[in-house]
Amino acid sequence: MRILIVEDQGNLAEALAQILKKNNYTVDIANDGETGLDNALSDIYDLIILDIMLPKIDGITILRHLRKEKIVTPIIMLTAKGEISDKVKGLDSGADDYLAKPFATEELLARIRAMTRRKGEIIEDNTLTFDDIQLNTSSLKLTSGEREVKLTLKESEILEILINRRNIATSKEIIIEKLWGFDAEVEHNHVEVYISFLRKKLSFLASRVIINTIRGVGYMLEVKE
Amino acid sequence: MRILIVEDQGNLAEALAQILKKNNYTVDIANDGETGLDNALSDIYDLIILDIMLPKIDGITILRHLRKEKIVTPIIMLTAKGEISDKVKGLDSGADDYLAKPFATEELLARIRAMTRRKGEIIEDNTLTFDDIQLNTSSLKLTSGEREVKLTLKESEILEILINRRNIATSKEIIIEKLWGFDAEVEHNHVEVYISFLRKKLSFLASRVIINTIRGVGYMLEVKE
DNA sequence: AACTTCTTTAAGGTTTCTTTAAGGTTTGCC
DNA sequence: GGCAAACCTTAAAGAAACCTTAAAGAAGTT
Repeated sequence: MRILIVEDQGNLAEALAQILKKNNYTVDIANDGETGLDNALSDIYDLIILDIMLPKIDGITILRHLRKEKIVTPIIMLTAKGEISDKVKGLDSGADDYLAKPFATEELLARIRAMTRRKGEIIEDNTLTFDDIQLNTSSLKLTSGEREVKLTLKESEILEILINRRNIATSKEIIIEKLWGFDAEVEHNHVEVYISFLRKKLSFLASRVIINTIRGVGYMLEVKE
Repeated sequence: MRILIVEDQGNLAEALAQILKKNNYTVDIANDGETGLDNALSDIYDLIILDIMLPKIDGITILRHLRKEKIVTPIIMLTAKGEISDKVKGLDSGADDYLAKPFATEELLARIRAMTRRKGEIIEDNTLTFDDIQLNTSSLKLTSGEREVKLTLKESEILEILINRRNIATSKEIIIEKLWGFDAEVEHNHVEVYISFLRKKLSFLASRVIINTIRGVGYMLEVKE
C-alpha cells in the first residue's frame, strides 16, 4: 500500500511518514505542489495526503487537476484548524475526506483504513474483549453480562488502548498523543476525567474489570481480586 | 547503534558517553556546533543528542539545517532547566524529544530506547526475576510465591538496578545518579531510606532474597543461608 | 432556536509518594 | 573499651499525582 504525502512543513511530513511506515505503508514525500502533482499523476498511489497551503501549486488546484485527468486515487486533504471554507472547497473538488491540523494519529489511521478498504471486503467485527467486558468500537457499546452502557468516542478510544496494551501500563502522554495528536495542548487532567468516567461505567456494569492507577507510570486494566 | 553527542561542557559529554558506552552504544562527541553539524551531516548516526547552547552554531540552527538536508535521524535536545521556550522551538524545528538538564540516566536511556525502537517490535514482558522474586517494572508489582506487594516508582527503580547488577555491588552514588541525575543534591540517606522500605517489603513477602550491605561499598542482592 | 450529547475547564479534595530529620544501631579501628 | 563513620529506621512534613464533580462550552440534532 503506497501513500504520497504532499506537505511543505518538513517536520510534519516526516512525522507523518514515520507513523505510516510503522503501520506498514510505503511512503513518498513531496515538499511542494509542483512535485506533488507530478508524482500523483504517475497514478501509482493507493492514497494521497494533500495539504491545502503549498508552495508553487496549492492543494485545491492539484486536486482538480488530478480529477480532470481521471485519477481517482482517494485523497485526504489537510487543512489548518478552522479553515472550514477550505474544507468545503476540498470536498467540492472531489476530495474524499479532510482532516484538520493538528490531528490525532489514530484518527488519521482510521480514515486511511476506511479509505483504502476495498469494496466487498469482509466487514470486520469490531469487538474487543477483556475478561468479562466486551467493547464494540463501532457502536461504542460496552457490555458485561446482561448490562450494557454507551460510551462516548473518547471513552471508547481510551478503553480500546487499554485493552490492546493489556499487560503494559499506558501513560497519559501516550493516551494524549493517540487521542488528540502531536502538539495538542491537552492537560493530564483530561485523561484523568475520562478515566473517571470509564470507572463509573465499569462499576455500573458490575464488571470485575478495574482500571488500576500505577502512580508515576500510567493506567492498566486488571481483574478484581 | 551509533550515537553522536554535541555538547560543549566536556565533563557532561564525557559522563554521557561513559553511560552510553556501558549500555553498548557506540559514541562520538563533538564539542562545538560546527563540528557537530559536520559530523551529523555524514548521516551515519542512529541518534543525536544535541545541546541547545553551543559555541559557533547553536543547537536549533543545527537541527533546522539537518532537517533541511533531509536527515531524519532521531534527535534528543538538551536544554537547561526551565527553558520552556527552547523546548517549543526545538520541537517545532523537528526534534523528536527534549530533556532538561540535569536529567536522570534511566530517563535518558528509556527515551533512547523509545526513539530507536524498530517498528513491529514485540512488546516486551516487563518482568525481572531474581531467585524467588519477580519484579514487574510496568505494574510495579513485586511477587514471591503467593504473596505480592506494590512498590513505588523509586523503589522499583532501585530494585531493578540491583537485579540487573546481581553479582556486583551497587554504590549509593550509582543509585543516586540513575534515579536523580548527575548533579542532583540528594543525600545518601535518601537511598538508605528506600533500601529500608524495600527490605520491609521483601520480608513481608517472606522471600529468601535479602539486600546485603557491603560497608563502604554499596548494596547487593543475596539469597538467605 | 431549543435541545441533547459530548468534550473541556476548573476547582477543591484526597491519596500516595518523596523528602526531611532525628535518634538509634552496627562496624571497624585505635 | 571507646570512638567515629557508616548505616538503619521511623515518623511526620511536604510535595506531587491523581480523583471527582459540576458547570461551561462546543457540536450536532430535531
